[in-house]
Amino acid sequence: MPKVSQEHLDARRQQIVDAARARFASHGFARTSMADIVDGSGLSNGAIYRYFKSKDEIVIAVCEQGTEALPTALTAESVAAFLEHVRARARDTDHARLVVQIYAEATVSPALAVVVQGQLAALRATIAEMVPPRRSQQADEIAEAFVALCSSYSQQLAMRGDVDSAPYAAALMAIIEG
Amino acid sequence: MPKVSQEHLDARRQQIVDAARARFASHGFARTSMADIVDGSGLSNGAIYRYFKSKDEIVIAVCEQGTEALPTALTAESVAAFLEHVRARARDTDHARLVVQIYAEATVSPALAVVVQGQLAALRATIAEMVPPRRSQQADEIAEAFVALCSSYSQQLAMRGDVDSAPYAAALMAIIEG
DNA sequence: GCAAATAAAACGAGGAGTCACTCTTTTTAT
DNA sequence: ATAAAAAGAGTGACTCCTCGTTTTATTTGC
Repeated sequence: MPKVSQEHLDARRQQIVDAARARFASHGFARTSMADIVDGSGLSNGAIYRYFKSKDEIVIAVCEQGTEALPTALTAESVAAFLEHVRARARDTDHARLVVQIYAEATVSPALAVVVQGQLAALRATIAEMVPPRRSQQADEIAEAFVALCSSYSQQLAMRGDVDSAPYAAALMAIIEG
Repeated sequence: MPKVSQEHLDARRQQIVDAARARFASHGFARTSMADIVDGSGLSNGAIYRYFKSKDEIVIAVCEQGTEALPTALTAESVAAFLEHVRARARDTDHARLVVQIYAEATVSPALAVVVQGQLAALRATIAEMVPPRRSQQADEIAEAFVALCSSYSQQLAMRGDVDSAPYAAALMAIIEG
């Protein structure tokens, strides 16, 4: 095949990332082989290595694309709705399991750790901005605990299947209100 | 060598578990080979398989031995001291990294998931008992969030190196006090 | 026909697990 | 009591396989 549009190239790359993410989420990183990604993507072995230099590069791409959701405001309703969103995503796409896998790999792969740390810092910054003025002095501390507890809810979902979100909603509000 | 005391057998088994834990903590589960455990334990390849049927069995043994610490009371001082203990252990023995590895593996290995779920449930039960009478109605919910946030602090330590424990201490007390 | 892109086979490394064997202690038979 | 036999602990070379990557051949559009 001759030269092809940039959109086409992007689409192909996306196919690979999507296949990899699905497989990482359902089987974990270590138990996903290149052959699995080849099969899942519908492309060939050679094609994959045209778009990614190595398996590790694919992991990083998956991680970079995996933007975490956040509540839109720090109100009880908004937080509760957000937790339900996390719960639904864990149920429907194994997203929680994927996140746990990425975190584990990040503790062992410096390149991935950089990406993950950056994403976590961005999440904390976003939350810190939402902290009500009354507590803006502790905005950073609140954001730290808030984001940590959110990611922990995701982690619990990954390990225990389904977990009621109510205790987490209550705890998050307690953290915000002090 | 002929028949040998039970203590001797236990000691040998412990050698293997210790070597495996150290390596899992520093390099992760997937990046630890049987050869690594052989070298670290000072035993031979064959000897290891006399004590454990497979690598997965070793992981489970490591997990079963890894009891998590807990605060002795739900007071500000006790909780703060506990978090510092977690922090110190992460720094000195890479324990936080080990936990993250185990959690990730548990999402993918049913046998390990059973062990991990049991341990988490025990931790929640212990915390629930400590909840002050004033809030005993919500003891279970509080314990759920409390344990989750503790394990999240550990997770953050694993991924980000060192993290101040103060925000977590404040958040944990906020959860307890509502 | 040519260049780009893909597919498939081949390769080399490394891993988990096995097995035939050794060596030492315990048991047994004389 | 002593020597032969049995049994258990430990060994490490070896096997078989999987995996990530590279190389080679083929196809495809212009």
